[in-house]
Amino acid sequence: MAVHVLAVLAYKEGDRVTSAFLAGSVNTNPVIIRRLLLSLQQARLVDTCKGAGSGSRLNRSPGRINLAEVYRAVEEAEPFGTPARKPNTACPVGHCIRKELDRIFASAWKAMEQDLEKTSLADVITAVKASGACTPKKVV
Amino acid sequence: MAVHVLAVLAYKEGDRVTSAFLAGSVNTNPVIIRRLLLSLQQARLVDTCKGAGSGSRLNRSPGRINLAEVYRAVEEAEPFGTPARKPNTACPVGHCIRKELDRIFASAWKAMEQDLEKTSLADVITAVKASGACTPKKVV
DNA sequence: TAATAAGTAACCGCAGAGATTACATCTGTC
DNA sequence: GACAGATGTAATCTCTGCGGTTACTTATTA
Repeated sequence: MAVHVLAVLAYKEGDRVTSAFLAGSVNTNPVIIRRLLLSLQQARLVDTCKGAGSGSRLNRSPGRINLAEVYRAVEEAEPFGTPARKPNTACPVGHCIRKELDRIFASAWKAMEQDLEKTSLADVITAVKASGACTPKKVV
Repeated sequence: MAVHVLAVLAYKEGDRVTSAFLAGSVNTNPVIIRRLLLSLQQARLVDTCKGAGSGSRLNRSPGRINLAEVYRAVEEAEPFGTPARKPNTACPVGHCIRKELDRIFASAWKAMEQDLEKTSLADVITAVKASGACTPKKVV
């Protein structure tokens, strides 16, 4: 959803876009978009203004925003769930495995992050525009 | 949790272990463990028998089981959530972005998988045993 | 035959994410 | 200054998934 929103902002090339408009593209509620934009603002990816006739726009050029940044801005948790209950510390495996799993998962997450870094928002836009030939319908 | 269970099985080196015992180490309910074991059975990672005095054991040596297999056995879904609502197809971005995101996420997931493949269950056991020196308490 | 342990169904509770409504706050324009 | 347009934000609802629990069935071994 975050990538979708940023892609629309990139598509509009610096014009300010309202949360209502973005919600229309993602097909959701403006409030959901605003909550998402708050995260993106904290990550300095977008610039949002209140007031009549304003809205949000990208804070950097699409070529200088990669998807790893977007992921970090939106998903604070790692994709691996940490169980609520602590393992049984009386068991030698249970006592030590969490630390080891943390190491392994951090490494796996880093590998994924490095892959996401290879793709910029500009790449996404380029691909969307290229495959966009299939639908000449233009509403924006 | 799956790695934890498999680690205990590897720790017991071929002995059959009951779901009740595994539940004790993970600190959860035997039924949860059994449900997990069903997935691991389908992936041919463990071998489970019913009846008195039986239980589960590894189907392969720990050195020949890598964590990517474990992840695939347990998590059928990718770590990237797919929104329930379809994007607005009237928007040029909304219409084409899903296909593009699928490509990107598949690549990122593959990068993570390749990293997980580097670690075998034997590696986990070795690390656990090494750091296990901190707690001489032995209940198993 | 009895004890043991997995298979499995049914249900509860909790947490997270999106959806919705309502209201406060800020800002540009008239 | 008033008003309209837009964000910020809280409260609540629903839905889904996961773990937890109980209870019962089935299979195997002693």
